[in-house]
Amino acid sequence: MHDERTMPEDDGGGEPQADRTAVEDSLASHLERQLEHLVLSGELAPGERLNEIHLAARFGTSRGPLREALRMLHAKGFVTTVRNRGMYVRAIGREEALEIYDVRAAIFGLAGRILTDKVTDDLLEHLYLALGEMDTLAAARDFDAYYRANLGFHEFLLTSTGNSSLVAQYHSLVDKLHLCRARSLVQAGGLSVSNREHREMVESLASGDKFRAQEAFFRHVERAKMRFGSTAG
Amino acid sequence: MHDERTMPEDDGGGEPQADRTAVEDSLASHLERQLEHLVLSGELAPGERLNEIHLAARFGTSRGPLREALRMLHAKGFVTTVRNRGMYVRAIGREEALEIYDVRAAIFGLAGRILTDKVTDDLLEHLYLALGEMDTLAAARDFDAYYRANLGFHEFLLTSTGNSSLVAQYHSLVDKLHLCRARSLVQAGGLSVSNREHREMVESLASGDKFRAQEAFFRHVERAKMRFGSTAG
DNA sequence: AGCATTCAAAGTGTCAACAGTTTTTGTTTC
DNA sequence: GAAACAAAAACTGTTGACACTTTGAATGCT
Repeated sequence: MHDERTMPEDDGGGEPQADRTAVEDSLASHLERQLEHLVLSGELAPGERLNEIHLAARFGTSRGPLREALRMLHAKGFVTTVRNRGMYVRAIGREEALEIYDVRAAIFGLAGRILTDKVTDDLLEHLYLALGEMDTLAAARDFDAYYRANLGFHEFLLTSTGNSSLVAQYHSLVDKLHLCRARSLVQAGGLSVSNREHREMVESLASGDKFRAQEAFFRHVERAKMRFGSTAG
Repeated sequence: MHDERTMPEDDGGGEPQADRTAVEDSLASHLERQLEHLVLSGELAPGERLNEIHLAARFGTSRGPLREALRMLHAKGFVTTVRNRGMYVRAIGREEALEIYDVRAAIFGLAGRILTDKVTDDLLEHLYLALGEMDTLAAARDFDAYYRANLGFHEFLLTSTGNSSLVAQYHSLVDKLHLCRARSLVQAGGLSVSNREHREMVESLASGDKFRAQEAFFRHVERAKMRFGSTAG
C-alpha cells in the first residue's frame, strides 16, 4: 500500500500521478502542484466544490496530505474555505480582476524601471530579435506561436531584472487572474497592436529614461486590463 | 479530550490559546495565526527549527492541524521545508530584503497614483491633520506614539485606494521584511525626516499630478530601503 | 399538495498509531 | 584520543479511524 505511491494502480484509465519518478518531494507538495495545475487550467472550475474524499481517491492518497495541499492553495489564495462545509475553487470577480491588473501593472512597471539601469547591448539585441520574430508570427497569424513567443518575451524581461521577488509576485498575480471566469484570451484580439506596445517598451529601455520605461511597461499591462474590462464588462 | 480545545489545561504557567472563545474557525487557521504572530514578533527567530511535536504539545493539539498550519505558512513564504528534516522559520537575507523593498515601493507608488484620482477635500483634510499630529509627536520625541501614527497614516493611504488586492500585497511584503534578521527599526533613525517625506506625498496628491504622486510614494519606500541598506550593510 | 420533522448518508475536523528517515548516542577498534 | 560503525532515540510522512456537522431524503401531519 505504500508502494502505490511510486507505482500507483491504474484503475482502468485513471489519470493521476503525472511524473512522479523522483520522490524527492513530499506528497503534499506534489499534490499542491497537481491541484494548482488543475485549477489554473480550468479543469477544476472557479466556484467548484473540492471534495476531499473524491480528490484523495483520484490521486490515490489519504486525506492528510491532500488537506495539506489544499491548505497551501488556500494560503496562496486559490481556494476559499468554509468551516465544516469544505473548500471551493476561488472565483475572482470582475472588480477584483481589475484590481489585480493594476498591481500587476505596477510590478511590471518596476521591471521596466529596473531594467533601464541594466540595459546592455546584448540585452537590446536579444529584445529586438524577439520583436522581429513576433512581428513575423503576427503577420503569419500564427496565434499559438505568437502566444508562446509573447510569454517568453515577458519572461525574459522579468528575469532580466535579477529581482526574483518581483518575478514571483508577478507570476502569482498572473495566476490569480486565471481564477476569473470571464477572462478573455486577450492575445487573440490585439496581435500586432500588442507588439507595437512591445516595441515602445524596448525603445524606452534603449532611451535610458527610467520614467518613460516604467510608464511604458505600466501602460502595457493597463491596456491589457482595458481590453479585459471591455470584453468582460 | 475534545474539550481541551475550548478549555485547555494550563499546565503550570503555559501560554497557549490566546483568545479562543469563539470556535468559528478551524484549528489549523487558528494555529496559523498564532504561529505567524510568533514568527513576525521574532519569538520564533528566523532560521529556527520548528519541531512539530513540541509545537503541537505547546498548543495542546495533535500534529495534523499543526502541520496544516505550517503548510499555510510555507505557502505564504514564512517557513522553508526540507523533506524528512522539518520546517524552519524563513531567514531572509540582505539582498532579498532589498528586492522586496523595490516591489513594495512599486506597489506603494501605485497607491499614490490611484489616490490622485480619488482625492477629496475630506481626504486631504484627514491627511493634513495626521501630518500635524505626527509633527507634534516627532517634536516630543515620542517614538512609540509616532510609530503607531505612522502606521495608521500608511494604512489610511493604502485603504483609501479602494484596492484590497494592493493592500493585501503590500502587507504581505511588509511582513516578509520582518523575516530579515538584520532588520533595522528605521523609524527611530529618521523621524522628522520621515514626516517631511510624508508631507511631500500629501502635497503631490493635492497637486493632482499622478506621476508626481506615484514617484513621491515610490521614493518614500526607496529611502526606507536605503536607510535599511546602509545600516544592515 | 405543501410544510415541518426525523433519520440516515456524506463530508469535514481531529486524533492516535504506524512506517520510514534522520540524528544522536554508545561502542569498538586503531 | 579519534575515527568508524552500530543500535536506538527522535522526528517527519502517511494512514485509517472516530467525532461532529451538514445535507438531503423519507416520513408524517395539516
